[in-house]
Amino acid sequence: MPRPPGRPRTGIDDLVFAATLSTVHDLGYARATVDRIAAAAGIAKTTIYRRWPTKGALITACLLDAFGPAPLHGDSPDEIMAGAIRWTAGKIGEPGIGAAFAGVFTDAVNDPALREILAGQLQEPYKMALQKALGESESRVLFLIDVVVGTLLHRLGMTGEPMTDTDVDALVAMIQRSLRQ
Amino acid sequence: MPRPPGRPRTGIDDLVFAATLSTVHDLGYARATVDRIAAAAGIAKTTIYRRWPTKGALITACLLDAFGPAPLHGDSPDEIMAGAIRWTAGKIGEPGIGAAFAGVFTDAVNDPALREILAGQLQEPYKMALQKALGESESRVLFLIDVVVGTLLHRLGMTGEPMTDTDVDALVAMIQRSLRQ
DNA sequence: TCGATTACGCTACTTCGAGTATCGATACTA
DNA sequence: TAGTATCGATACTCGAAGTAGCGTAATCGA
Repeated sequence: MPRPPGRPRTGIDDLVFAATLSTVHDLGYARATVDRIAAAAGIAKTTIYRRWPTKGALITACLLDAFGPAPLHGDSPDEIMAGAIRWTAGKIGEPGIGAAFAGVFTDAVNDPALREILAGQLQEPYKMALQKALGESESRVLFLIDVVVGTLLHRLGMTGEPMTDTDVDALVAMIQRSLRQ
Repeated sequence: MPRPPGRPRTGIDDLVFAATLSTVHDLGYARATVDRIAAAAGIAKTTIYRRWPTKGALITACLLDAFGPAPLHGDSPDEIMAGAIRWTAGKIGEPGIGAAFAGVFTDAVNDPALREILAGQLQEPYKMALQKALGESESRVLFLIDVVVGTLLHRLGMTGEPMTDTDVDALVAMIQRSLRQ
C-alpha cells in the first residue's frame, strides 16, 4: 500500500503517551490539560488534536498502549486468573496509569461515545482472551472484570494509593474460590 | 441555642438535592452544571454557593442525604452482608444517584480535599457500622467495601446501566464465601 | 416602629480548559 | 516544480466554575 501524499507524520505517538502519563502523574487527571501535555511533549496542541479528536480519545489510546495484550499464562484457571489479577493491579499501580484510567472511566459514565471506545477497544480484547482461556461464559467474564477492575479502581480513588499486595492476594483468593464454585 | 441574627435561611436543601439528582439523571454528571441545577430548583446559583463551597461538596451532601444510614439487619454475617449489598445496589440504581456517585468519585481521584470528604463523611459511618455488625477488622471491612462498591460502579460506568439482580446475586454469593473463609 | 444583620435573587464578571480556525513553513511524492 | 498534508504558532469561540456587588426581603432586639 503506497504512502499517502503530503508530508508524513512524525513518529511522536510514544512521546505524547509518555508526556500524558507523566503529566497526569505529576498534576492529576483534572489538571492534566491538553495544553500542558503538549508542552510536556514539546509539540503544539494542534498536533495532538490532529491525531486524537478529543482528550478522552487521547487518554484511551494512551491506556491501550500502556496495557497492551494481557499475559494469560498458567496451567489452570486458578493460575491464569491469579496472573491476570496481579498483572492488572501492577499496571494500575504504575505512575499515571491508574489516575488516567480512573479519570477517563469517570468521564465515560456520562459520555456514551467514550464508553463505546472504552468497552470496545480496551475491555473487549481482554474479555475475549479470558473467555477462551478460562472457558467461561461472556456474562461470567464480564462480571469478573467488574469485580477485579472495580475493586482496584475504588481503592485507588478512595485512598489515592494502589492496593497493597496483601489485599491483592485477598482479591485473588476470593476470585479463585468463586471460580471453583 | 439562640437563633443567629439576620434573615434565616429558607428550607430549600431538600429541594436542591432533588433538583441535583433529577438534573444528573436527565443530563448526566458532566452536563449537570450548577446553573442548571439552580434553575431546576427554581433558585439562584449564588444561593447554592452560599451553602456549599464547591460543586463536589454539593454532590457529596446530596449523596449523604440520599444514602442515609445503612440498614444492617440479619441474624448472621451472611444475612447482614447480603442485605447491605442489595441495599447498596438498589441505591446506586436509583435515578441520578449512581451517576452522581461515579462523578464525584472520579473527581475525588485527583482532589485530596474531596477525597477526604468522601472517605470521612460518606464511607466512614458504613465502615464503623459494618465492623461492629460483622466483627471483622477495619482492613477487612475496607476491602469488602472496595469490592462491593467498586464492582457496582464499574458495571454502571462500563454499561451505563445498573447491575442486574442476577449479577448482584453472584456478588452476594462471592462475598459470603469469602466471609466464611 | 426602627435599625442591625443576614439571606435571597439578579446581573455581570473573571478564569480556565476543550476544541477550532488560520497561516506560514516544511517534508515528501509524482 | 506542482501538489498535498503535516507542523508550529497564534488567536479565537464556547461553556462551566466560582466571585462581586447591589437592591430587596425577613427576622431580631430596642
